[in-house]
Formats: sequence, C-alpha cells, structure tokens
Amino acid sequence: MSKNLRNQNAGSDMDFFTRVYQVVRMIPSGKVSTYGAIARFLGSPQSARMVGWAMNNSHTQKDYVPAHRVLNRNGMLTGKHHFGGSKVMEELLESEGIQIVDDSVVDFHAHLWDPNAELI
DNA sequence: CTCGTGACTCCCC
DNA sequence: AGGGGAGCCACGA
Repeated sequence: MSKNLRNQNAGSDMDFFTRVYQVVRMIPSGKVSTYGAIARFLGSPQSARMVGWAMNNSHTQKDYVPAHRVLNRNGMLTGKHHFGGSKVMEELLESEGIQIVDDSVVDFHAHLWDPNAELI
C-alpha cells in the first residue's frame, strides 16, 4: 500500500492532496514529520508548499488527519495559527509525549518519522 | 481566463 | 552568514 503512494509509481490515480492525507495519517502517535519529507516522498520535493496547503484544507476531509504532526524542516510549529488557538497544536503534541520549547520540538531528529525511510 | 497567494525548501549570490 | 529568487500546484477573486 505504501508503495502505491509514491509518485514514481505512474499508476497512482490519486491526486496530490489525497496522497498527502494518506501519508500524514500514517505518522504514528509520538512521532512527527515535515512538509519537505512528505513532498519528497510523493516525488515533488519542491512542492512542500502544497503539503502545507493540503493541511490547510485537511479539516474538510471526512477522515481525521493529524496535521499537528507535520512541521517545517527545523521542527518548528509553523502551522499552529491554523489550529484555532495558539497552544492547541503544542498541547496535542505534548499529549503524545513530545516536548515543545519556543514552538520547536525538543530533540526533533529523534522524533522524526520520515516516510522515505519508513515506507519502503 | 489571469493573477496572486500560501502551514515550504533549496540554490545562488 | 544571510537575504533574495525560483519552483511547485491548487484555489479563490
């Protein structure tokens, strides 16, 4: 299944957004990923912005999308404003065992879940 | 239909 | 070292 999400698989009939949502749903609780890693996994490293856009629209999805687990490449909570409150995203992550200081994940690399490495 | 914009990132001065 | 530009694609005005 994970293989079908990769863009290099020309047979994929899902659009970019849909694949973004699928990947984000695979991020395990207690882990985080990045816009860039997801974009790269989908075969468009330059389309990290689209991942952000997808997260912006993720609330329109029927199925839950853990958008709070997606951060920028520095492990900063750049999208926290879109969670209504300024602390909502932070609290969601901390409830999953991730420590946040100054809008950044503590020991970010240790919590990083990279689909390129995990979903081969 | 064209234009601007965005939860990003990389490359090049 | 840090700032600026380009690339990416969808969507609303």
